[in-house]
Amino acid sequence: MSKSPAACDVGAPEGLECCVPLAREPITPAQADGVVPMLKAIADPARLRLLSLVLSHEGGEACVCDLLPYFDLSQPTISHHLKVLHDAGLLHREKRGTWVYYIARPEAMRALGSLFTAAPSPVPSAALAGAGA
Amino acid sequence: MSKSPAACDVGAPEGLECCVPLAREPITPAQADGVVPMLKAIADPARLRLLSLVLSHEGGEACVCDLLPYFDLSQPTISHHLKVLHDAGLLHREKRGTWVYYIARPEAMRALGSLFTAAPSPVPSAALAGAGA
DNA sequence: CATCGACATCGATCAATGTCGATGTCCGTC
DNA sequence: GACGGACATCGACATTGATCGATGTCGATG
Repeated sequence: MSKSPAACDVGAPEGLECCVPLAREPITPAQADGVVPMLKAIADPARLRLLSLVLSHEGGEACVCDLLPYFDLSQPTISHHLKVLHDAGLLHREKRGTWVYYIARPEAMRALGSLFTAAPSPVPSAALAGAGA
Repeated sequence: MSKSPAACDVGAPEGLECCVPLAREPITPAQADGVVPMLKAIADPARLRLLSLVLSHEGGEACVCDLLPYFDLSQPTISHHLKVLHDAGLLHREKRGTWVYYIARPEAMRALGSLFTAAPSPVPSAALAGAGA
């Protein structure tokens, strides 16, 4: 949806409602629908590992051929999982010559992290605490 | 619990491999299998809202009857979702008289958050950066 | 231009999941 | 002890999702 997030403009993808400390107040159905696709994307062993492999790979990027050896899955299956991660806004896709490189999107990582932890960088302490508005 | 995690004893439930900064090094298949059930549990709009409702409810706890009015879903369905959250180790279940109260488990919240936020201590993971650094 | 290698798409299959109504269990109350 | 309310379990159904082999697309190379 095309609303303007108040503070915290991390440059989120489409449905990325960032700054949603889950415990502060009930997440709205719309917010939930915005975050759930990202959670669904990583709620799979292969995809969580793929994301971690990309994140921890040299330069923070990896091509499909780098990732394939880590799995017993077929190449189409890996390609499918990468597409799911990409469609969810977690991975950036970049074609260079014959190879396709995937790079994690820091905004997405931060958005996910902010669900469970007191907001890390922006609005430090008061966010999670008893901050009454 | 059978195995002893190195540092960081947050008192995790069964498969809770904590302290797994996703970007530090590739998460192992075993670690992924440990965390994925929790992610699967919250990768649903109803369940994510349920967790948020419990977390933000007065006292950090809520009975089923408190939660039902927020949804268009049937009572068995809500009960089912709460069971999924409970089985994943995210919610604690406590029966008091006629009512059943659910309470979020802080260890689980922390474990999930630690997946995406740079670990407090070592090597600020240049991979994720572009942000903090 | 023919070929090869890297990656994506397609179509099919089988398992997992969200949802419901009906029913069961337990507790408090009359 | 019978009733009613709160919550869980059961069985059924439709939908989603993970996986594969086969095939398509595109760039590099000879």
